[in-house]
Amino acid sequence: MANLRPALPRPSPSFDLAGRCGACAIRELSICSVLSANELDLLCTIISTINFEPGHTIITEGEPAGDLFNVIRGSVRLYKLLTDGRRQVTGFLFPGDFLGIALNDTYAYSAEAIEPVQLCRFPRRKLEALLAELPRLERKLLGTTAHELAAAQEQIVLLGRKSAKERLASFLVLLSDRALKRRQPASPVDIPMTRTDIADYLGLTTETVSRTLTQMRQEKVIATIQRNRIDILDPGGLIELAGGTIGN
Amino acid sequence: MANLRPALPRPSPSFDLAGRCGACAIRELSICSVLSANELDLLCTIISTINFEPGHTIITEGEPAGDLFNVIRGSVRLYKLLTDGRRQVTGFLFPGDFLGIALNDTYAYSAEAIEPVQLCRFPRRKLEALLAELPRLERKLLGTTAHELAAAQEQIVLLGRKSAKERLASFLVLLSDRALKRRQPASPVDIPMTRTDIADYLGLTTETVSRTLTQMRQEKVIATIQRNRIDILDPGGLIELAGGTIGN
DNA sequence: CGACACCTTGACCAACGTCAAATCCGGTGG
DNA sequence: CCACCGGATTTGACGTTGGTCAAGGTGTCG
Repeated sequence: MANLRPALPRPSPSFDLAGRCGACAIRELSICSVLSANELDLLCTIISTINFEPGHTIITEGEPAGDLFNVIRGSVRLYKLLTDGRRQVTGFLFPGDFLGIALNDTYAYSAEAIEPVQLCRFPRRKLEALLAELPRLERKLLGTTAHELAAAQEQIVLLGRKSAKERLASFLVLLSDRALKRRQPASPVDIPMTRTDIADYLGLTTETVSRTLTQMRQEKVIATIQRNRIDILDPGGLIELAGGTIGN
Repeated sequence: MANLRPALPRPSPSFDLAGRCGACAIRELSICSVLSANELDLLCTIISTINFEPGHTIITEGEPAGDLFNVIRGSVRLYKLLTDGRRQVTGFLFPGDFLGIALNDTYAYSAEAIEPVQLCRFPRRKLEALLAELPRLERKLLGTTAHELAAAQEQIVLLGRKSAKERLASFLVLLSDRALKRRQPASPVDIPMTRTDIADYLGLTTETVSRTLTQMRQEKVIATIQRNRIDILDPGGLIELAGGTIGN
């Protein structure tokens, strides 16, 4: 069960000023979607963008939470480590997603770039100061947090009560749905994360992930295109396999 | 793995008007702790109290979310059901805890009384209308939701990566810590929920819960006092067993 | 005192983990 | 362009944790 892994290199980010929020490609997907042009100009004054290469650490669990982020490009894994090195991936972020929600003094989890990532950075103190003037943003933040809480509870059901096959099916359905929300096709699904990431997200091992995908391939529910792209041949069957909750 | 169970009786609640929030025994533990006397009076106008007997349903996953609640007395289990009847308990509530956080149109999970429960009820529409006038309450709600999100992520780590023994140890530590927050002793811990509830919370079976508790009893880490009270003989050992994350 | 629900214990089993060995594949250098 | 390298993935053989099934035990409430 142990899952020790080497320390990853510290970030060597490249900075630059964000310029115009108005031109932001992911604005409509992000928390900024609730802001008027004027409000956007206000928010615009406190942000900057920052890039990370694959494998580099964006935030670290337990460290002072100085900044919050929006993902502009690329993908991110969130995870927590047990003291003996076992890792649990708690989620993945894609363009439009918000990072750093725990409004505490320290980050509640770590985040690393999976692919090359571009982030929009909000200094926490400045953002909090602005919230008083941007009530819609605060409300949106509450909605986003509540949404993440609901997603975490779905993940709790998955980890507590689903079989390996149900977990994989749920995972693929999730990726497909989220791709749709970003206006990407639901079916050939990009899988930017490694099997290890998937295993650590689903509470399994890479071997079980691999075997289960093979099985689903043999059953013609999915087809693998290259290593990191999966074609969903039978969406209905996949959803069936995923075994949803009463509410869905 | 299936976990079918009979439908529980519908609530036969007893209503009564709450009267004075000022006299509320759990105000300092609850979201209301951030309100001034005047603000409290305002909130006071929209609430009522409601009681539930053990086993009765307070809210149901998927139904329209009409009300939010504060727990005044007793304890509550939150859970989600898979379509085939498997159950995952997502959390337990005690006095001071807030219920119904998903600010959606429908409840994201079900809730049942474990012990006789007294709740303070907020009609959702009225509460949302008040939020504009009670910015501190809205901020508190965001903090509470973020806190619940962090708790859910801890639970994800537990379910994804911890052994049965680590899960039980974590659970006892959690109950003990939460008792402390309610100003109750950390050590003989009350266990109002059944073994089935615990199993469904920890992603285990009642048999495994029972065997693991027996083992911990034999190792003198805990002692059982009656059936629903556990004495923590070796708090350090228990915390050790629980195997925390880097951040804690 | 009996019924019933809950809990504990035991014997056995299977899903998934562990360990080990291919195999694949993209990147690199000749 | 092709051989090689190294990490990622797949596959196989086997082990273990925790689940399943079944049989008592225990406490509570009428």
